Amino acid sequence: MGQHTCCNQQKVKRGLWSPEEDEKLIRYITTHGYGSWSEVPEKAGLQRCGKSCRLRWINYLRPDIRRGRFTLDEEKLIITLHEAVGNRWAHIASHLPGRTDNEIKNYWNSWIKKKLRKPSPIATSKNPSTHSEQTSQFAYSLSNNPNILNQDLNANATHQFHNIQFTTPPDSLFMFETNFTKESTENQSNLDQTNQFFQETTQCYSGIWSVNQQHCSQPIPFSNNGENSNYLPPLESMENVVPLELLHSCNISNFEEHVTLDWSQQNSASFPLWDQLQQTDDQVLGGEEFVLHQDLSMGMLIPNSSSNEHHLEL
DNA sequence: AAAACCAGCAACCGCGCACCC
DNA sequence: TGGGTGCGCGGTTGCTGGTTT
Repeated sequence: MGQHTCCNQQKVKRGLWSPEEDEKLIRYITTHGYGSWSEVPEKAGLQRCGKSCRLRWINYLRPDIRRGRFTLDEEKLIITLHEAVGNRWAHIASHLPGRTDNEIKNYWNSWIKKKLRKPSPIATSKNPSTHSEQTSQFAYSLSNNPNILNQDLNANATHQFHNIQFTTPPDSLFMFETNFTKESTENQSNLDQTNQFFQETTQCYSGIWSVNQQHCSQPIPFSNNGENSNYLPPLESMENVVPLELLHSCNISNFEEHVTLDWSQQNSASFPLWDQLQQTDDQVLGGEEFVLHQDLSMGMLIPNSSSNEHHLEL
């Protein structure tokens, strides 16, 4: 493989980057971009391998890097995401704008791991129905929705951040196991601590969207329309409105790039995910019967209406 | 004051995947 | 189809600065 040889070249320098090297790399990238990392060192006048340049840029020199201590919210999010997806640092980083996978990985290894290892003084007795009950409820939802197992890890992971609360019908509400990934079952104290973190601070519970009987994959045209795929479509493009009474039977899928809601054999809608979205709150997508809006600061996609409490937190 | 120890983090390594020819 | 190449990712290493003995 190419990269395996690129760093073996004799001239290649290794170790810490000097300010001069940083400056060269910044100057080159900002003026030329980085079409091919393997060409960057030579063109930038650096005696580094392309891989090293890439790493330096991505993890340290990038202008949108957010440095400094992790906030409590970031920490909670990391814990939550790690609970769901394990050591997929790049995936976790994608939910924390300005943070790199390397930074998060280091932070995890040095801080959070220790934190979670400590026994929790508050523990989980606060909510007696937590673990075993949720496990069985998750098992129940799983038994009713074998497709869950066919979704990729990412989808499963994202499922775990959904708090779906339906006022009606009650049987569409599924609580879920937050800790079904292999990595997360290391020990009970991890689990307790994580649950405690999650529940006390974010008031969020992970969840599985209620099961759909039929899956339909015809997206409404506004989905993912090109360059600004991370941005929500304009309101007027939302031609179809999900009837409230059908919402509970929606199927949600494809979380990698966008959320797809299917609510009948003919209709579905796709909503781009909110990674890197920071400028809009409450962008309305829906119409008369219910409203979808996206609370970006909270990372939630929320079907809502004035007359009910339906919502989905992502 | 100096040696030993430790924690944090930047950087490297190796693997896997996608793409191209 | 298979080999070569480039890139991204997760795991690991090792340097550095702070703390303890």
